[in-house]
Amino acid sequence: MAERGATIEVAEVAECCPSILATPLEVDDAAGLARGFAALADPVRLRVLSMLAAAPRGEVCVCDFVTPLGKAQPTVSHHLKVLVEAGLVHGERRGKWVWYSLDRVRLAGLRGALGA
Amino acid sequence: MAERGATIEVAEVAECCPSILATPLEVDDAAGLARGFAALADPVRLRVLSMLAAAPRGEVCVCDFVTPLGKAQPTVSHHLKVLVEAGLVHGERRGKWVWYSLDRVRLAGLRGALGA
DNA sequence: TCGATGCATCGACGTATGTCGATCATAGCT
DNA sequence: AGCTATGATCGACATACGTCGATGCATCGA
Repeated sequence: MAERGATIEVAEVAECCPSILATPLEVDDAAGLARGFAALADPVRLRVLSMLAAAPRGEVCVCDFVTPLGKAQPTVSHHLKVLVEAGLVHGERRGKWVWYSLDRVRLAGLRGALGA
Repeated sequence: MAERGATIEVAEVAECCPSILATPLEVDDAAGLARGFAALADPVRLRVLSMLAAAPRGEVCVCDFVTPLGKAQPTVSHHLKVLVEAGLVHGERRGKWVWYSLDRVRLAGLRGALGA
């Protein structure tokens, strides 16, 4: 089911990106946003995102995360999974390596929830 | 122009509010930001913030949080404390009541960490 | 002073999370 | 087929977190 869709349902666009500042959040919207911010609530994952943002081709393979982050490979893999499930990054297997890239749209969505 | 590899214009953000997208985050900056986003990583706290943003006078007293949030008073108090420690809200005692208000500057700071 | 009200703190409980060693699955090479 | 390298999954552990009842601490009115 994990399709890398650049297309979004119309219904989602209508209710796209609930904002904290707009109107009192419904319970469901709050839960969804909280899941997004929870993915950002870890220093290792924030450094992963910033490394992706600063990467020359916009992508970094798992093996290049391990040493700079100073974490064991399973730990790095765990954090990448969390970020993928939050929709903040995407992984693509090419040969032996898996390259991860940043989803700036999703990031902007969370950013938009904090203000205009 | 600076030498030594991939140089981005860091000077502007160096003084304030580290951004994920600017340059690879240092461990300390990442930890600080993570603490901020951790405060946003809970649906109850997000609803608190949105209620404050939508409040007529920009402030809400604790007793007015309990029923809408559907949480016990100690639980509400706990979440407010987390938000205060994150610098996202401020509490002010007036008589028997404590009125909480939103710190939009701090909120904008976290928002800025996710983009321009 | 007494009782009532609003809110914070404490203590305890169940659950979620970060971490890593061990293991497994896949891809590429010889 | 073997062997190696990369990365995901599993299992276990310690810690952090959300929740709420009980309690303490102010403040106000009678």
